[in-house]
Amino acid sequence: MAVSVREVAARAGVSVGTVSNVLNRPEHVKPDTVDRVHAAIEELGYVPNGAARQLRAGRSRSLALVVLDVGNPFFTDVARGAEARAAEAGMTVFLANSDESPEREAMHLEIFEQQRVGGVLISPVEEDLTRLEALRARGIPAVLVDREAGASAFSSVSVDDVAGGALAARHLLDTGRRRLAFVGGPLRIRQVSDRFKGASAAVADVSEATLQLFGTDEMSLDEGRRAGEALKPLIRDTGIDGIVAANDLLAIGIQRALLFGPDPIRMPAEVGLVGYDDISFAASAVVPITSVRQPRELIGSTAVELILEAADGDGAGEPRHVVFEPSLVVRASTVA
Amino acid sequence: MAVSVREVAARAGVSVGTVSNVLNRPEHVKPDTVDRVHAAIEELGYVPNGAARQLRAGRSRSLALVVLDVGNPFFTDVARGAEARAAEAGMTVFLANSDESPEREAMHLEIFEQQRVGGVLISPVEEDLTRLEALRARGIPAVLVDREAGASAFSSVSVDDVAGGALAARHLLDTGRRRLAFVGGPLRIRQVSDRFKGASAAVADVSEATLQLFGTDEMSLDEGRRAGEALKPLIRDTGIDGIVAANDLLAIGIQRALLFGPDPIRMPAEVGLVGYDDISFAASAVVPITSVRQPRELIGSTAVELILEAADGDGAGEPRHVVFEPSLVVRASTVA
DNA sequence: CCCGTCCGTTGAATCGATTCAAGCACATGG
DNA sequence: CCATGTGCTTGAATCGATTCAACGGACGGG
Repeated sequence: MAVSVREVAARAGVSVGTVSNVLNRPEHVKPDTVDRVHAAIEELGYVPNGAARQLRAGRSRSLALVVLDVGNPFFTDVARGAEARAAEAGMTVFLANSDESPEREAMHLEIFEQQRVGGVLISPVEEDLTRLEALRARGIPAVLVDREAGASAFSSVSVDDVAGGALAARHLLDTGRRRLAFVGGPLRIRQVSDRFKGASAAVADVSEATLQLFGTDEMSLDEGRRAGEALKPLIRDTGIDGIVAANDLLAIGIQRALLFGPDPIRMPAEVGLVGYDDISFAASAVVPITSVRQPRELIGSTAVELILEAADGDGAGEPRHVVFEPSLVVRASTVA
Repeated sequence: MAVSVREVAARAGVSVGTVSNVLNRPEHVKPDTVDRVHAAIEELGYVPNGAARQLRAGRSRSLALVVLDVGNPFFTDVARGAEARAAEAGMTVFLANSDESPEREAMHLEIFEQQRVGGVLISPVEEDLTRLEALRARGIPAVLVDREAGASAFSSVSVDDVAGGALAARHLLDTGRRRLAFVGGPLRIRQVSDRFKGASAAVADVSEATLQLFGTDEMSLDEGRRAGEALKPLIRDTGIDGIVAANDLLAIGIQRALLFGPDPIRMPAEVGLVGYDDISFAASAVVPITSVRQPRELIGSTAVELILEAADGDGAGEPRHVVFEPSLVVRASTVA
């Protein structure tokens, strides 16, 4: 059960130091010694103990990615991108889910701090970053994902959510709609408030256009359906003709509520719908949904890139802020 | 940067052993000593080093969950259930994605072995379990998730996929269909072959009923669409009137291919469609999809339960096999 | 007043890999 | 033949938390 360097060393007839060198700097060791050690490793089924290695190194070869919602395909794609880039650098990514709860987020950060991970990629639940600053003080760099961190000293990778919100609203306005609704929440989530801000700005540019906010507790299919039910009478009564949803899950839920049940609403004839994230389900929806696309995997890989920089620079280097531009994918939910 | 038990001990005017006791067995320490130590911890911002703790303990307080596809909501729900149960036991779950690739699976297992995780919950890509047996030999228990392991010495949590496949096919037969198609693959994935087996058995019970297999390379929306395109002419030409999809992603893709484009097919009038997993998107599909439901979160929490048992029993205890029964959720894709 | 308990506390030993100053053997040059 | 390298290898020290045999002091019983 306990196969350690010591056993391997004994078996190969060398010292523990040599075994370690074979593992980490084989070029400093005579070739046939290397072979003998490898043979011993093979025979004993030796697997290095990561904990010991890490204890000595003071830092682990793994990164943590804390996302707001693993159920959201957007984040799993970001994770995919991060994993791929990390693998190139010989590191692994642990995925954790905060479920938009500050407590769960704190719990995960606590554990990662104990594990002394090499870095934390996080899409924070709240504005407050003191927790992350404490981490950095302890030598663990962090990079904010999907959230710009202008003022703070953290690097960040984000997509311009204000531009994205504007893109969505402008498209509805361009296709002749004037009474818009924005569905999303809670507003304390930066992405939501930014998208709303962008949509507001776009609406403000067009005279007679209005934008009404419908808050939600979370961004899920169910909440979308609930919002859709609430919107249904308003579309006929108050003439709402365009809806911007803060993400695609909401949009899909909204669509379902509008198109089914008694007295269905025609889309895009009576109302146009724009989602956000362009998850694959958006293209396969009842009426395929126009959506704002973000370069998901690129976000993940870039985040890893930045954290590697931050780790190399001993935390000294200037923080970098990478901002990607969103794009609009037009589908049948807004144009015939 | 280096705040260790030693500093805390010095600050509080006690020995390192006492600090450790305060952390792990506070009831053995005099209350006001506990307070002094806590104060020192607070002042110094001490966070225990997980690597050191783990090195000593020989095992970490974390579990690994290796799934076939993080993009599939089925698995994220299983993960949620596992996380919740693990949290109760004071453990964390690291989520890893094998993407149905044996190489990626092996890579993850390798890393988890090095990390000496407390246990591995895995939905294996292939039948071959020698890799897991090597893990167990090293003292790391494993539990198979979503896969029965009758003969082997591993505990498992699964859903009776044969019964599920039969449930799906029988429902189509009960609603009058006779020429069925099964879409899914690759067949080396046990879930797929079991579901197919169940469907075959159900079909064999009814005279004149037939079942045709359509293999896929993976279980994704895109592969579903491809299969749907291939099925389209066959429905009109050879009279296929019922489709069993090996999971909901495939089903959604199939549906999309059938309902759109030139010459759409009416559902459920011309063809009935049954999916598998009952992910939330299935209920929100163009025509809501009848699907075989599995108790997803329960699967995750039960798996953690079993691994805790296995870990306690020093690997000695008998392996347990928990098999849940699937149920059918009937929607508009099969009945008017 | 002495002895045995019990409670709280101590600190050296331990886990396993890495590091690095020191050592060894052999070769090369003067 | 000695001095100086050069190329490999050695093994004790180290990382930080936990464990456990041992210890000191207080207390009660005899």
